[in-house]
This record gives sequence, C-alpha cells and structure tokens, in this order.
Amino acid sequence: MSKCEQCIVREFSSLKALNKQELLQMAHCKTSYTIKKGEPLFEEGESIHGVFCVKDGICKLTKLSANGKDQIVKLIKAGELLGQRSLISEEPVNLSAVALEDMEVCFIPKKEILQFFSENNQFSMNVMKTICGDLKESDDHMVSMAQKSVKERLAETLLYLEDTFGTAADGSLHVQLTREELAGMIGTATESCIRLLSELNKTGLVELNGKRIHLKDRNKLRRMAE
Amino acid sequence: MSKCEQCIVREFSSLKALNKQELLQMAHCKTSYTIKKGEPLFEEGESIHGVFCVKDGICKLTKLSANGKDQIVKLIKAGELLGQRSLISEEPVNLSAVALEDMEVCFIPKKEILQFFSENNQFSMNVMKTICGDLKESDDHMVSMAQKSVKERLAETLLYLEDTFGTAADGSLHVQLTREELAGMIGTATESCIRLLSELNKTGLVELNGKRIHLKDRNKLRRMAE
DNA sequence: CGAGAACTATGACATTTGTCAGTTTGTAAC
DNA sequence: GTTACAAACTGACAAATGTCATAGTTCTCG
Repeated sequence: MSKCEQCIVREFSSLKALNKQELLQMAHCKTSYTIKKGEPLFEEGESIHGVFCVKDGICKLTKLSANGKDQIVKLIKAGELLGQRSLISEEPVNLSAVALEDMEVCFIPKKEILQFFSENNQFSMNVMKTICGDLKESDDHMVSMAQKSVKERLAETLLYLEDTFGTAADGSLHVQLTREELAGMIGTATESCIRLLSELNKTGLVELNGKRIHLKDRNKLRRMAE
Repeated sequence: MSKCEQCIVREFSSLKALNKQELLQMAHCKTSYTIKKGEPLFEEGESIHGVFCVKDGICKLTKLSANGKDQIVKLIKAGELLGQRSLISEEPVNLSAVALEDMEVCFIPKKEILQFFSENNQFSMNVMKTICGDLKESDDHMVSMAQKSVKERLAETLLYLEDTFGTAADGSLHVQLTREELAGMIGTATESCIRLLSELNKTGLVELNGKRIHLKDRNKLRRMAE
C-alpha cells in the first residue's frame, strides 16, 4: 500500500489541507485500482459511498439526455477528486464517469471524508471552494450552450482541450476524443462536428491527421470563439 | 430592527441551523432594505462583501453573453440566499441579480457568515448542500440547453415557472416575465419565443392574455418537454 | 387623457443545424 | 494479408432557428 503523502492528488486537490495523521489514516483505508480505457468508474443514478482520487489518466463525466445522446459535462484529469457532490448531497451521482485513457484511482470511504469535514475546517473550505468553482464553470458553460453557435462552441472547446490537457509530441491535442465525443462536448450532431472540423481544416485553422487534431491558428480560433 | 427568528429566510435556507444566540447576533449586524422592480441587487463582476437574504419578491440572475444578450441563469424567490458562492470563492460575483418584483432583502456582512462557518458545522453543511444542489441543477440545465430544441425548452420552462412560483388568481403564471426575459431563460431569440408561444396558444396548450400566460394542458406540455 | 416608449406579434427570408443515406478510411483480430 | 467492424467523412435535403422589417398593442408618465 503506497502512502498518500506524495500523491499528485494531494498536491492539487482539497486534500492538501490534510495533516500527517489524517494522511496516514487515509492511506490506511483507501483502496487503489486501475480502470481500463472505456470502462466506467460509476454510472448516473448509482450510489457511491465515498470519493475517488484520480492519480493518473483522464475521464469524462457524461449525462444521458432524453434524446439518447451522451452529453459530456466535464473532463477530469489526474489530481482531481470525483464524487464530492454526491457525497455531500447524500444523493446518487448525477453523472456517469468513463475512462478516456487507462486510469489509476483510489477510493476513500465516505466515513473518513466526513470525519475530515468535521475535524479539519480548512479541508471543508477547500472542498467548498472546489464545488463553488465547478458551479461557476457550469453556469458559464450553460450560457455558452444557450447563446453561442456550434462553430463558436467548437472553437472554444478545441482551445480548452489544448489549454487543459496540452499537446502530444507531434503537436496534436493530447486528449483523444472520437468525433462523437467531441460532438457530445459541444452539444451537436456528430456529422455537424465533423463538417465544421473539415471546414477549419480547409481554412487552415486546424490540421487533421486521422482522429488527431492539431491547432494551427490559435488567434483566429480565439476570435471565432468570441 | 426586526428579529431574524421568525423570518421566512430562516425557515427555508441554510440559516435554519443557527441557534438563538447566532440569530441575535445576525439581527444586530444585518441591514434591511427594499429593491424596486427592475433595479439590480448587484452586477456581474462586482465585489460584494456578504450575503443577501431574500425576504420578499423574486429576482433573476443573469449573465451577459458575448453576443450582447442577457441569459437568465436562475430565478430566486423569497426564502433564499444570494451571494454565497462569491463569498466562499472570494471572487467577484459571476452573475447579475435584478429584481423582477419589488423586493425586501437583508444584507449580512461576510465577517458574520464566516464566523458561523467556523463555529456551526451544521450551518456549513447546509450551505454546502445548497451549493451542491445548485451545481446539479446547473449541470442538468446545461444538458437541456445543449440537447433540447427550443420548443422543448419552452415547454420545460413554462412548467418550471408554474411549479416553482405558482399561479395568480386568474390561473396565469405568477411570475411576470417579458417575452424577452422568457427568451433569455430559454436561450433563444425573442421572436422565436413569441412565435412558439402563439403556436402553443393556437393549439390550445396555453392561453395568452397580453403578457399573462395561462397553462391549459400540462400533460401535453410535459410530453412536449420530454 | 394623450404621446411616446416599450412590448408583443407576424411575415419573409437567410442561415444554421439535424437527418438520412451512402462511401471511404482506419484498425483490430484472426 | 484479409475480413469485419467501427469511425470518419460527404452530399442532399429537411427542419429549426435567427434576423430584419414592420405593424399593432399595451403601458407609463406628465
């Protein structure tokens, strides 16, 4: 069993407020495992009884909409926690989490987290701040969805993906989304997404190599996203 | 100066966790005032140094989008708190709040709230739960915006308005939104909103009397919203 | 009460986006 | 390799939505 002290999750998440003793306690009760690409961590409506720490890999949080399409609400990368909202609300999870790459995660039972809440004020405040940040992000995202065109949302999303997850050695976006998933982030039909991408390809703003996407003119993309 | 003990806000919000002494303290430091219909409580980007309690009236939380239109993110009614997210994140407010009716509000300075946070765990948990609820709502709302048609969103919004704010004596929706505001909730052009409303009027699902809207066939509306 | 402003409504048209059908490309398994 | 399948792509068309112009209606304030 590895220690939690030097874990990347501790560095980037609310858990940085935990003291040595709390970390020890956490190391003791956690369970670590791996999730293969394409597998779910949990599914919408499920009850989970704790919080997941993402040590490595990326996953998507999706919600199935009435028309049968999966909307991607958010992407999560190493260093982040999952399932906090559900734990606090004492409700089933609102979104499904599916691995986009092989993942390393730890699971920490609810009991421990609640204990940290009551004993460590800084930890509580950190969690609250994270959730408040998520709320702001979600509200902003909602306004984009409501007010921007598909083209604007595509440009915005491509820039977000590069900013957040960086590029691979060849300069293409590091996250590998299928066109269907990209369409699911933007909230449009797969075909529309493909069509707009090839338009961007023709006008030289991006370069397509199979499913790999390479941003070529970030300034024009930024202007396009408004 | 009125007491906080029997205030409607206390009954419905996180404040119900406060004890007698805390309520007394709050009554002592609060400032009450009225906001006229159409006036702002605060505007996007402003720094507010405390939390608002809505004692009476309704207001809209809006965000100005890049295309110059105001998107209505949420409506707030008596009994709710405003400005919690901003206070916790220690950031300027993300949304503007504008009264849709004359309002009675109280303002409680940041200092007091933070003190309640550190001394009253139940209060903290209540606030967290509220914000988690807002987050879930916002995510769901985002998915609607991304995946549903304008018609579906209109039906959904009309039902929401009736469920949440009820009807006036004549059976019409109690909240009085202009068509522009309704369009701003749905995320569409004012003309589209008007057009769809008169379509619903012609097919008998709603009845229009000037700006008043009367829902006639809730079942069909529900089916339409999916 | 009356003038002006703001709001509601409708038509005509352009643009955006979705849908369906079908082809090509890439990729994994045998 | 080659078969088999999923993903990427393209075209044609339909449907949804936005924009602009204009007219009628209601509201407000002096």
